[in-house]
Amino acid sequence: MAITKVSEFSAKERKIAALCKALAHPARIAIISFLIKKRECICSDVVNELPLSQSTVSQHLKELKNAGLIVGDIDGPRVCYCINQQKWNEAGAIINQFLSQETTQAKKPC
Amino acid sequence: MAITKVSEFSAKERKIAALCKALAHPARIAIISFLIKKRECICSDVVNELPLSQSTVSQHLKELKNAGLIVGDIDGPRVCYCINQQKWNEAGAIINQFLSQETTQAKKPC
DNA sequence: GCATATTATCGTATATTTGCGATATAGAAT
DNA sequence: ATTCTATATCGCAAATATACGATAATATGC
Repeated sequence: MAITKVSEFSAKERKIAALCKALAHPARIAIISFLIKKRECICSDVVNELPLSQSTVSQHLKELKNAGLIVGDIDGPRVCYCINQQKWNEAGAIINQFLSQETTQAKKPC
Repeated sequence: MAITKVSEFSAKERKIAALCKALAHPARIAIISFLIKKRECICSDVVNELPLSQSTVSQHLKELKNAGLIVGDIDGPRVCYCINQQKWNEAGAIINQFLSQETTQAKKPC
């Protein structure tokens, strides 16, 4: 596909899509759920929780971090991860605003 | 990566991820918005609305259809697309339930 | 029948994602 | 200083996604 056409869309559309993309893998859903439940934990806790290798988990954490949804605080040799509450709430608001638009049924059931 | 490990996760996690994946491209966000606004329209209307070729739009429509979010009703040579209200509402409920989980801040800012 | 209009699918190229092992990096403990 | 632990990054392979043009399929109109 030579080039991606993502830039042709509006900032809002791109924002919503980017947030959804960050949540578009079950491992990342599991990580978020785990972090919410534990409130905070180190990378190795996540590795133990998931059926994935350490390097793969690290990549998923990186994606969530890039999306702003989590933060990693360096604590000695460990990294303590937790939800970025503000960004998490913002993301929820943005996605939910999109999801909760009124959909009026077309006359014909279509 | 030989095989994908998606099956190792829970049904719920996979469901949320799959719905987010369907919404993980700006073109599909734009299509959904357009369908909500127009209530119903044929494929070529969507093609005219987006900066993408007909075949590419058709692929995006197919993905949204596979996710259950839209339906296409054959109407002569045309296909009339519209939001699948029930599935759309369900999807919104599922994603929103996930997004609106309480996140209590860790004591240390982390 | 034949031409036209609309949409889906195929084939292909390229980009991105997923996943892992191996390695690098950095701090802690001895 | 050396060793151990924890994490990130690199390099690679395979899967998936994005995009398009060309073609197929289907219905309409003539």
